[in-house]
Amino acid sequence: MTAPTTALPERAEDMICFAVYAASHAMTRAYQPMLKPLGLTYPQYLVLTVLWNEDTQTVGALGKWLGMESNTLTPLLKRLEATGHIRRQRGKDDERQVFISLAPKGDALRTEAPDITRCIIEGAGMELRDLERLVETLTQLRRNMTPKTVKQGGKA
Amino acid sequence: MTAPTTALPERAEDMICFAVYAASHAMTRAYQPMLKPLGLTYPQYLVLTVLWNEDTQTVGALGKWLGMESNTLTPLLKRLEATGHIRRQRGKDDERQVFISLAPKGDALRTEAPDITRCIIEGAGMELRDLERLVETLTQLRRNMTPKTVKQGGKA
DNA sequence: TGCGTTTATATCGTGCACGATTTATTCGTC
DNA sequence: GACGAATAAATCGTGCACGATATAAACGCA
Repeated sequence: MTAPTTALPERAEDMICFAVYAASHAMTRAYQPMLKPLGLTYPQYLVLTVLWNEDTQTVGALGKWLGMESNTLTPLLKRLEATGHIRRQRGKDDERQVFISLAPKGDALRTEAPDITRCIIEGAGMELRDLERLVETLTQLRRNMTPKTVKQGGKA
Repeated sequence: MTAPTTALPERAEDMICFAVYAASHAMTRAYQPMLKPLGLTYPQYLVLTVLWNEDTQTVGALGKWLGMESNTLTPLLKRLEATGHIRRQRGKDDERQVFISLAPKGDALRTEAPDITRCIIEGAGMELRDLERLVETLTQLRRNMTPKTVKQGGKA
């Protein structure tokens, strides 16, 4: 199917948008059975993952990592607070900011992560090396396609 | 396995779930400014793309391509029908099925596709060869992670 | 013919994604 | 100190994603 590289893809299944879209949903579905027993949705799990990586961040900083804005995060975070996974507290220094930090319940789930990750990697059915390359390529793609620069210097 | 590749990714940004998730949303956002003038959402555009590829398919067949079920597709298709892009009609042979086909308005948009695709590929900032490889990898990933087999023999 | 099973869509409820707008706080400049 | 611009979250409305369930047509088989 790979003839000249100058041609645009014509068949639907050859398009990047399709591939990324379908892979993303397949991913979400693969996580579901493991997350449901923990009482987490996939986006909620992603938020916790960021917090396990670095606790106590503002809503905006979290959003930078995930490519979400407050309109998506705020309700999601309120649900995570309601289920006791995180805490939300206004900044004392700057009252506009809201700092998100792990509550004990959310912190405890950290121990589940490696098993989940292992399970997903196994289910992916690919060499770790290939997955790493994939992650790199996707990250580059995201960076290129994001107008304002994803930037991750943190909140400083 | 070789020593260095045995380690699981620990940092959030190294995880596939993150990369795929963020890339998918970045993709959606990149399409928005081109789709909005056409009055289409991104999922709606994907549906049309499938139809441009092969007109007149059942809801189920469309769902196979996109990895969606009727609970997602039915309302989406009704909107596409309401905006005059497609037609929905019950199968005469089997009244359970609903056949989706392009209405003139939806068919006409076909001519816009190449420009949009070109624009996205340009924005991706990657070699076509690399994009092709990425699509291939993602498709494989999707296939591996989908329990029931994605199937692509077509409905015939 | 009748009836249980399977199959194709549709409906419902919850949660996410996002553009547009709002509210509240801080900053810059005078 | 006052005030408009900038910034951080929150709110609102629409559409998508999906589990669970419903509806209804087609099928299998006694």
